[in-house]
Amino acid sequence: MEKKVNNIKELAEKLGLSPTTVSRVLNGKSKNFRISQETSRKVLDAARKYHYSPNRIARGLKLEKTETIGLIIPDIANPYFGSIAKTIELEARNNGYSIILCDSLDDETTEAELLQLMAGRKVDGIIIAPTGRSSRHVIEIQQQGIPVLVIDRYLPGTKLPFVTTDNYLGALLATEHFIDMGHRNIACIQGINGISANSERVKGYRDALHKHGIPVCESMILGTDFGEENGYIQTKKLLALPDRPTAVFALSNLISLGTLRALKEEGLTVPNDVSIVSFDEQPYSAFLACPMTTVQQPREKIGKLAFQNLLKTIDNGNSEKIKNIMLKPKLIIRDSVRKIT
Amino acid sequence: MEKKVNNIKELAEKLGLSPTTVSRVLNGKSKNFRISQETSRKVLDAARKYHYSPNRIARGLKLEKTETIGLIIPDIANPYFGSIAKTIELEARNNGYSIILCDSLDDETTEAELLQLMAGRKVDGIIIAPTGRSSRHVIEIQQQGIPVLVIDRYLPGTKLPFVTTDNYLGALLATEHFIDMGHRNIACIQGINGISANSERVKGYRDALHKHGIPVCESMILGTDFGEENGYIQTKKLLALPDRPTAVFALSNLISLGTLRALKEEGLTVPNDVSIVSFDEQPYSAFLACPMTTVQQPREKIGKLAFQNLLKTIDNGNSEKIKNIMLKPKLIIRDSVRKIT
DNA sequence: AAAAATTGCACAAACGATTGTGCAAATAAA
DNA sequence: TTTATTTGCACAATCGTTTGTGCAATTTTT
Repeated sequence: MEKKVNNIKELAEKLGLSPTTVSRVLNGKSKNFRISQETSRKVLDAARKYHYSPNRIARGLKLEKTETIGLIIPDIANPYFGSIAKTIELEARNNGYSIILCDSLDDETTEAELLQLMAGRKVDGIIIAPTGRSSRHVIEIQQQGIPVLVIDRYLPGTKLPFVTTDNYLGALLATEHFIDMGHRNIACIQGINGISANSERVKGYRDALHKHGIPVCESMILGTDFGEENGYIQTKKLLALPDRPTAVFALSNLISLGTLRALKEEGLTVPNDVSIVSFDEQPYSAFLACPMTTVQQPREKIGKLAFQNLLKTIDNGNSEKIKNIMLKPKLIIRDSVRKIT
Repeated sequence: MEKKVNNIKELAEKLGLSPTTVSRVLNGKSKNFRISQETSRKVLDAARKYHYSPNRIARGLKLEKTETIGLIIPDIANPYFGSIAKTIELEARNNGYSIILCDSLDDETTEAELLQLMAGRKVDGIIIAPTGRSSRHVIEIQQQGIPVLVIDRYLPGTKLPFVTTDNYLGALLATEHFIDMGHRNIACIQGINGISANSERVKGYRDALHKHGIPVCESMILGTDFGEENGYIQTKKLLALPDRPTAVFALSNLISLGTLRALKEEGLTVPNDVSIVSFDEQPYSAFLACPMTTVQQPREKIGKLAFQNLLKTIDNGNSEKIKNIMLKPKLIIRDSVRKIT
């Protein structure tokens, strides 16, 4: 096996050519600079033979382009985000990009720091599932000239392009399913109040009730974040109510796990004592004590479209207006909602 | 707000100093080069004032150090790997490193390509959960001078340092639990045959049976990979057997989900018809139709130690002998194993 | 007061690529 | 044969850092 060549200069010397020529051939610019067929072939052969590939760091420095994008996720251990990250990475890789992954721990301050970190690392663009209500730090990054694309939620009042699920529709479908099954007293355990994904879901919930002439009881909408603990705590509260709801709409997969824990602790079962629908379909959803009815988000599509759209703005600058995308969710009906007569 | 300064030269000019001096101050080398206190202070103040931070790409080029590590995972959507990735990223970040994440799709060819990709991106080190039986491509990378650390499994016959769970112990505990509960006919649905994590688990299974004088029936050890489909298929096969096993030991969380699917399809329930223990504790484990007994791996510890050990070899070269680490798993006993009398 | 030692910083060359321009040699046109 | 055109490639600057070395100015020593 031939000795590896470490840089373009060494390769050029072996060929008796200049680095200029080698670079141009390797970048497919032979035509533009009238490099002969023969020379081109020699260069390509030698590059293969000596296992030469250009140093991407040096290249990045010169071209001001790292072919790297930043991915900021609130919790990569959550399979919902995990599978989105997976498709983003795949799509990026197929386009010559790599991703730098950071976990914001669902913390706004951390998130702001991460954005700066990404900027310092000169990523060509950023895909972020923002964690909080504030969007100032995200906008700032965009104004620094780094293309940003938002997933999972959008940031109202900004012009940041996004790819999300149609959360409103998802919640509407779920709530109407409860209603169809005869439920009237339906609680809604929400995530972070004020962010779009949550607001849209709550709005879908409200509108579904309205549509069917059911009054919305404000004390039935509660919760603080998308975590398991929140699901647990709020469910406990609900169960302590004199007018206990017959159904719980959990706005995330973790919330519903918390709800299950609380119900179990109280010796209650699904759907006999309480009915549940949860946002976020999971591999295990069908195998729970009571197979769960869920709102499935098109995660693969989200990831793929997110990268594709980001790439567009990277390539075309902010000139091309990127269309925001809302993908339709699907209600997967199982057994966790009891028919009330 | 002051205008940002784009490079060290501009900052130096504003200060009437040379880039050399600015660089040295910013890298904390004022002492070594006799830069006066006053000058140092001025530089630091100006850096803050003009929001200057060194261009990491240029820095990387010069120092041949990117402060970046590659992370190769077979399936980032699997929360087992997701949570390991999470702690690795956290630990890395706290040490000034960022991670480039790639998903190998559990495919060996892809994995080999990814290793080359990482090398091309000049990562300072690589953490990999290898997917296949072959370890040649991993060793090659190490020989190219890139520190590599293996997680989840180790690669026998190589000197690649690793951090894993004590899979043997985990399987031993699980199998003995079956035996304690009176089971004698225990199937073992394995993952990829030939890789250490799998072999060790199977060995633990075998040894537990031996220890208790139970003959090992080879047809009871079956399976091809760690995926859900494999769990499903093998379970179907087992159920078709004349001498159907009373217990199934599933060597991954996905395998056990496949097993559940098959059982459900056949109208069988856990633990009445079949008992199960699964590797990999999951958030949902307690809420399944039958709360599942699992072997819990210390994922946070694995991630943290993995990065720390990699960092050691990055800093000290391969001089320092890194101790391989095997962490103890824990058997979490729930209700999925029936007592046979 | 001269020599020696110390202080405080700057010059310029790397790192490994890309690129605008220039300049011979070869071919074509006159 | 002379001029014009084309062909085929190389020079050298550049991206933004870091770093070995050098050199005045100042201070200390003799």
